[in-house]
Amino acid sequence: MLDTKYVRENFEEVKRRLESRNGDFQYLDKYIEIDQERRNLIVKVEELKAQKNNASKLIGQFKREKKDISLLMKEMNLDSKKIKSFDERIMQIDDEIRNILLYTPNLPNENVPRGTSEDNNVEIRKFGKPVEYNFEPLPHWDLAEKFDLIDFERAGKITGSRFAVYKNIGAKLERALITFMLDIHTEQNKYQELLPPAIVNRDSMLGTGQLPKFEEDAFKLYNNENYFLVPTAEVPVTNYHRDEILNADNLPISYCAYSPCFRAEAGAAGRDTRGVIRQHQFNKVELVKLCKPEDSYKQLEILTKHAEKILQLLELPYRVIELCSGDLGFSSAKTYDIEVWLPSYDGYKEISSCSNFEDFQARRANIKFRRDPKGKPEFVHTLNGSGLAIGRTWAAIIENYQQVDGSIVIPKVLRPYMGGLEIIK
RNA sequence: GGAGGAAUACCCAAGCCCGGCUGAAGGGAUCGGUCUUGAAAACCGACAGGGCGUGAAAGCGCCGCAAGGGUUCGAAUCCCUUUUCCUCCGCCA
Repeated sequence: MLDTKYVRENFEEVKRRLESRNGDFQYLDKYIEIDQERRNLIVKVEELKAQKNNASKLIGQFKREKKDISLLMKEMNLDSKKIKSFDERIMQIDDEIRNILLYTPNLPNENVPRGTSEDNNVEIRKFGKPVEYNFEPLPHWDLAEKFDLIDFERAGKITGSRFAVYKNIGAKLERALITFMLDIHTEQNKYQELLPPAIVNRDSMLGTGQLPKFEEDAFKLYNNENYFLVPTAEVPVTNYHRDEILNADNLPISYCAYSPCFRAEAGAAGRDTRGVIRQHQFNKVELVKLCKPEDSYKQLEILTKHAEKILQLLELPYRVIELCSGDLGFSSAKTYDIEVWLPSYDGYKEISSCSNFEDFQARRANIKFRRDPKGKPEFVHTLNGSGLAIGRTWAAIIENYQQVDGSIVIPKVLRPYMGGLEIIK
């Protein structure tokens, strides 16, 4: 959520920055109007309330002194009615303002490249080189079938499309990746591990920005409208500190968390239909940070490096791109996407998205910190990034590690997690 | 799921039946001070936070006793709804 005061006082700048996202933000003109009306009303109603409070006190005093109170009573009756009607209008405006603000995305950072689509994203750096094959490499879904690693067909039977049953070494590899990533993040990168619920309530979804605008992307529980399947561990983990005031000495706070992720993929019909790239349910290890405002851009670099580290250890080629203003997510002020090389796509595919939300989520979720014991609480900045998406990592390994003889080599760092297995053949 | 009980400031806790001098007693913790070579103890003092509005600022005002409504001139106190926690029963991995 944007800062009401900031929007009011920097209206043209706010509009300009929002418009760099390619949306239509004319509706904000209305916001300015009712915001002014609201403040006018507040001045009036508070004056009346102050009068009423004084009179009520007087009535109490008069009663004790056995004086006549009938005149005072009459006046107060009138005032109460006025107060009520003012209050009702104020509440109505509050709702409208809240609604407007909840549907308005974050301001892109001023340094983010401007652009209208992903074509304007900027490549920042590259690691490794895509393998040159002297044979036709198989896509991971064919390899999965060949070695009986995943059963898509039966997954379709027991659930539906875009679900998978991992089997045998395939299941073990998925499990190994989760543990491997968590171990690196907790042991080397000093993240604190959380294992959160896979179901969250509406307030949590609102806090991180999935709601109210993107309700159709989420899986809602049928028998409890207040419950949603988590689209990412970002939601439970960031909301872990909702409505809290943190101690500045503890910042930055860094969490890593594994969770299954559930996405309706409402607008993705026909895209990535084969393999595990786009599933309704997938596994992910997520990194989340809460920090002081002045640290957040430094922390974004650190967090992105932590995610990259996993790919480096797995020796998978990847690149880092910076999203342009038009491609930014709703809540983000700046985002780096990490893309892994996938032979089956003959290109790079997103495997992690690392974002700085500045105080946008903190404002929605009401997460603050106190600089010093007597100071005013301030909003923290929140960040997160995948570290990494497990299914896509799985696919990248299967594809990138296939050999001329048709076998698949297990990356060295994973072998301890695979019971020493070196090769799938 | 059924039956009871509870929710007050950082923590404990009084007030609620009988609405008004409670913008919330008392204690603990914390902070400052006196005393002390230093510390402890004792004593003295401070201690509601947060949001909103207004103002150049100091300040002033509004809202706060789980949350949301209602009754009333006036609600921590009365009424309704919701949430959370506890105890017992049932069911269950």
